[in-house]
Amino acid sequence: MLSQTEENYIKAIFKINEREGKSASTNAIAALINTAAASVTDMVKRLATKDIVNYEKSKGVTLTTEGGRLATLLIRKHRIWEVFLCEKLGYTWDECHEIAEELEHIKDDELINRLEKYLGSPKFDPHGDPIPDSAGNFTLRAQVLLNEMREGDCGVVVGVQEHSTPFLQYLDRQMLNLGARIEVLELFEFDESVKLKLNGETDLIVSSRVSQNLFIKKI
Amino acid sequence: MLSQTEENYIKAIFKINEREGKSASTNAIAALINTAAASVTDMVKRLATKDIVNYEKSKGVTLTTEGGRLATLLIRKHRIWEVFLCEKLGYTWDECHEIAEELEHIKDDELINRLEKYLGSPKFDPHGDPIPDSAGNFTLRAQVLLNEMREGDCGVVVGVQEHSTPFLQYLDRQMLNLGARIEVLELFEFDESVKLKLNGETDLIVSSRVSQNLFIKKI
DNA sequence: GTTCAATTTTAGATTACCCTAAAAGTCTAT
DNA sequence: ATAGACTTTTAGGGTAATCTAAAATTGAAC
Repeated sequence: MLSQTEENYIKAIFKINEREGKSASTNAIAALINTAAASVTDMVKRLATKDIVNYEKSKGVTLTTEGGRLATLLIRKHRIWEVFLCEKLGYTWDECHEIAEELEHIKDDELINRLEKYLGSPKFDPHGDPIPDSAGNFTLRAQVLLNEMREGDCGVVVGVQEHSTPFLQYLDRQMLNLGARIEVLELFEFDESVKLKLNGETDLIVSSRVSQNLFIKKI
Repeated sequence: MLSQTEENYIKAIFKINEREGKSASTNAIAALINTAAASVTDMVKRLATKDIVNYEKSKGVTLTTEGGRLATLLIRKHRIWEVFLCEKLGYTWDECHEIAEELEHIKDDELINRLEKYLGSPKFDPHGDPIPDSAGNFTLRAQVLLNEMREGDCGVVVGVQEHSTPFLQYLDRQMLNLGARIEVLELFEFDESVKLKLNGETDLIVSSRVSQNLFIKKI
């Protein structure tokens, strides 16, 4: 059985592999989970003996098939718990992540399957991120970043790329929640800010920081 | 912050203190959590430096005020999670304990308070054990063991003293669930078995093992 | 009150995880 | 192609938790 620490390494390696599209460097892992590079080397060797990662000295780390399966299961657990916390216990999308970080380590596959069913088998978490099914398949969705849209385009907010608390709270304040309908009124090239019509009512200008991190499903 | 291991020791010491009505011996703790006595000595010393237990060499262990508070909070968490597992996810009363053993270690007092409210502030867990409120107060209830009742007495099943899976499954099979109404028809002294009328319908004879472990609220 | 059995503690080791400092390896720029 | 910068690994150690085996203590019986 895996320790919570091992599971956190697996998640970190998965995240880096996905984000960078290549093997995870020792330093990248160390930075992500806030440990010394030497500790990462230790752990990665251990995970390699368990056939969870592929590792060659100084060549970076990738997940094996089994490692990928474990990472996907952890993401599944995390996101399902997030849905529970927000929908049933009234946590906000900026609060749920931290508690889910703990809950995702509960060892019981049956539990997460029952919880999923109890929640109505949601396909996306409170941030709009897809929840893998028990076989590890993600529901894909046609989506673009706001800054890829043109004037006149319409869409619905379906997700966020950045998950920081300040960003999420900013979106709450502007009523840019998941499900909000938007129309791109004007693109300002000089600072890449965007003027929107929100839910057919409010006009709103958002910065490039926002438009680079908001996923929209065009309609 | 306490480790899961430390929390498990606290719970064990609390349980023994309650059950025996006196300080917990090294051996008793070791037996309960399945470790070597030497490990217990080590851990108890550590907990003593944190002012969680009172410890003098070879004199047994008791919880300090703070230790008692922590133990009660753990019991609260455990029992609230049990209610969640049984009522919302359909686990049975013999299955829920093990998963709750893990969930009780999630560190977030707000979480357990929200979960309690979500569940309708239950006062008893699926085994009929009282759930302490956030201040640590248990709801008391007038109850007797079945073997303390006399012929002709009536009551309702409100709890179990033994929590083993075989016992709970036996009770399920006999329909002796929490809330079942019983009347004591006959007491057989020779083997201390008891003949009951169950829910005003079925006649049933149960062994002394059962009558010593079933809590009844007389009516 | 001494002896013997049971309990408890100490001693010494192991494993998982973490660290710092130094050595080794890799990459880039000239 | 080599110097210098950066990355990674090794070496050596620390802490929390565990164990077994041996020593010390406690307490019960005679």
